[in-house]
Amino acid sequence: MELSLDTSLVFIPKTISDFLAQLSTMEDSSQRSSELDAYVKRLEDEMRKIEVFKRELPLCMLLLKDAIERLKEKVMQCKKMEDRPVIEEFIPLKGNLDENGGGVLGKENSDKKNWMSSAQLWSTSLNIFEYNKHDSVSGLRMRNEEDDRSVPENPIEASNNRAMGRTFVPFKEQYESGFTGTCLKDDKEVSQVPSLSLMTPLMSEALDASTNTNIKSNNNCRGGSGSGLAGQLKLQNKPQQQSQQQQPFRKQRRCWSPELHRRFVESLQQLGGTQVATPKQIRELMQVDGLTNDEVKSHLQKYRLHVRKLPASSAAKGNGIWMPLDHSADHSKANNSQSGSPQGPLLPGEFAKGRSTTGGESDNSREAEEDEKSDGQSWKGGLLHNNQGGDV
DNA sequence: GGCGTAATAT
DNA sequence: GATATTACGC
Repeated sequence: MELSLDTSLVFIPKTISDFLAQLSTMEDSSQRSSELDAYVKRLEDEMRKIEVFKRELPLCMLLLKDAIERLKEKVMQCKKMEDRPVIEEFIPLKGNLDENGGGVLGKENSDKKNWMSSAQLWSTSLNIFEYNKHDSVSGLRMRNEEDDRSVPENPIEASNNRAMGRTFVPFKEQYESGFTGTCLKDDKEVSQVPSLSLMTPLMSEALDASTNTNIKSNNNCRGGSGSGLAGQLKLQNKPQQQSQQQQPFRKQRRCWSPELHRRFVESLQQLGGTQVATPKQIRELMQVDGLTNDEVKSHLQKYRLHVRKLPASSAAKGNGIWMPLDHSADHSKANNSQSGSPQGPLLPGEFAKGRSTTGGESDNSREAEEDEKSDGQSWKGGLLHNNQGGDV
């Protein structure tokens, strides 16, 4: 516990802009490179540290990743053309960041709008919208007051449609390392973004996506697949290899993002459980534009199946979409739709409710319910989580 | 038209 | 194999 802390060894946090400014004063290119590497390392360490909280700190994650990404680019540049000034590209960024709160993670309390604006600017290569798109899209667009008066052109939807036109910059591989895309499972690669499913803050801002009807045009879930741009184009309306049978083409698959699933589960609970809630009711409660009864029905079917037999297997796939949702905030939201009794009816209903509907699987249904609560992950994770408060 | 389930596609 | 869409019957 000495304190002979050699300043050279002590890392004094700097904003990226400061760091780069300092970097630019260095003559020695190799030194610049090492400094850059070191800085990147620190950022990466930092990111690992907050990895656990990525859901709570989606913005931090995003900022860090972006920063790392950008710096890595710098490193590359540095190693190649040393004579090239390191800063230029960051100037704008700097400006924005400083204005908004200073430095990279400066004050993250700056409100979303500021963040968004800065993010947009600073994400020259990392398109923030693409980011949102993936996540939210997954989704949809919740119908809230916000949307109604939301931006005239819906960032997401717009991006979905013209995403192709815009620069689609595949995210770096590096990003993938620590994160898991949400829905892209059926597609191979997909440079997905961290799936911070709970981009809630952003969602309310820019969220909005596939909407109406079934324009599955978006669905970026798989959208990013294939090869960025090409992949997206593909999604637009590709009859692809539709079965020769009937319809010209199948609607694009709706991707149930964590957020979407969360709403689904919440609605389900409010309606009294998987066995009593009907697709239509759920859909209405979810208040998600563009979501169809069929989609909900399908998801419900799957959900019921999982709940019914989650025994052990289910636990295994705890991640994916069914990751635990964070109840904390959502309640308020969810509740609005339903009258006043939040959880009262919820859980109880879940378990108490008779298997009215079918009636065939009396036993099963009951067991399923049990399972639901027991597990914390996968489906049920979303399912009963709410009880945490003891409401149940 | 809604629902549940099976078949089918991805 | 998992998940989403479509077909069918009620």
